[in-house]
Amino acid sequence: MDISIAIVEDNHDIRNALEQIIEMADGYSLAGSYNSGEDALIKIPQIKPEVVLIDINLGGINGIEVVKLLKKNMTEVLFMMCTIYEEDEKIFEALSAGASGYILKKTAPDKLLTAIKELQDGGSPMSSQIARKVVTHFQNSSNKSMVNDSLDLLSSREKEILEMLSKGLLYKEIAEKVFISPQTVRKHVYHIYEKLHVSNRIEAVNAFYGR
Amino acid sequence: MDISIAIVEDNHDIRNALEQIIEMADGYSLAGSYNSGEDALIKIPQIKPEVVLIDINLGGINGIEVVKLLKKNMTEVLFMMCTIYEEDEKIFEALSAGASGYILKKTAPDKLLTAIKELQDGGSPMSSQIARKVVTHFQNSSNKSMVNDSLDLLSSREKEILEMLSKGLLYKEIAEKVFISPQTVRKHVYHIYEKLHVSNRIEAVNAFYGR
DNA sequence: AATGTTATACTACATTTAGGGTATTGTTTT
DNA sequence: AAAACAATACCCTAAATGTAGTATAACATT
Repeated sequence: MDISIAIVEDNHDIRNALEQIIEMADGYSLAGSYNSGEDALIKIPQIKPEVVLIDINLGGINGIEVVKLLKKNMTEVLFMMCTIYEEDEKIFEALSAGASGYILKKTAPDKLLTAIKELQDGGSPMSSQIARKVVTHFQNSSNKSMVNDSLDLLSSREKEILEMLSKGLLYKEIAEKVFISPQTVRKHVYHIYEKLHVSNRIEAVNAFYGR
Repeated sequence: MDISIAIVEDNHDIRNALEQIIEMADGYSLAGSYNSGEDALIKIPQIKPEVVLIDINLGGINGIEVVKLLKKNMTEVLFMMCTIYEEDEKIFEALSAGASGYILKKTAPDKLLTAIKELQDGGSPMSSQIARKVVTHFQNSSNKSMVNDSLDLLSSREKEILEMLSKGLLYKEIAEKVFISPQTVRKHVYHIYEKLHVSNRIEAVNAFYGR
């Protein structure tokens, strides 16, 4: 079966060009083409395409908003942002809105088709430049929540218990989970507080999350 | 100038193959080649290559550890993980360790060279399949820290108190801060729990932080 | 004018915690 | 072998918390 594709693009020439590319290609079929986000919001839920190729800067409501709204009720539909921008902000906004691919408008026709195929095959086509931005963002945010030295002071049992504490479990619930007495849990918690220099659960949990 | 490359790979055949590819290619030069992470840790700081092509599963210390250790003191060096695995865990570990690219060993020679070039040009070469995993991870973690609708249910006073709760303040400390009785604080907290459908501070604070 | 919501504050009771003490067992480290 | 640490578990006490009912004044909505 062909991959059914919808286009959302306000520029007449570009929209026509995209339509042509898809209609002429083997294995791809054009399910719909809209010149505004408003139009897309109404029509796409009806035609249920597999892939939506959508511009970020549309006249009225922007493409990212459209993705956000549509993705909420159509989790299966894959969205590929198609834009002239390569700005960090837009990329992250689009991805968190639910887009899976992010390509530039200057992308050659054959690459565009390949990208759509990859999208459908479970990939996230994007240029390596864009990927780097995502990776950098990923590295920064994973470093933020990184190792807290004082946590190393805790024994592995203590860390285990702190983790359960951080989920809101009571002493006795923890006791049941790890098959020890609540008394022992309390003793462990007592030691955790000493080591972290805190005096209640919340402070301990905040330390655990590195805050 | 050629791009100087170091290889860290314990399998003799694969290492030889990689060496050949790089030595034969125009614009790339082999700066070093090691069959263990331990070796790499000592030699790479001396030869300072621009790009390090490194396997994840080495005999002794694993490739991710090597990247973590080297990246600490050599932030400019670009690391490309080269592996047979496409597992989520390894990808995220490698990226947070400081790798910028992630390619599979089965990658064709010309693609490998292109990937190295892209890496040096500020890209993060990876297959679109791998990119999807990063994107999905990104989406999940950005959704986690997203606005929690249920917080809107709280009155501004309640939110104020929840925020103080989340810092580990006791009822009476909160009471002093906002000049109300501890009893009232408790009542507010009671309502907060009702609205957020939780039954203790930790759970409420987790809801507050959107966890 | 009636209703609903919020902020305030009291009461009462049961449960959960925090801070300490002691002790046994096993495992590292010296 | 001795000392230090980790994990286990008991004791006690006091403080803090969670649950719930009641009440009043202020304000907004209907």
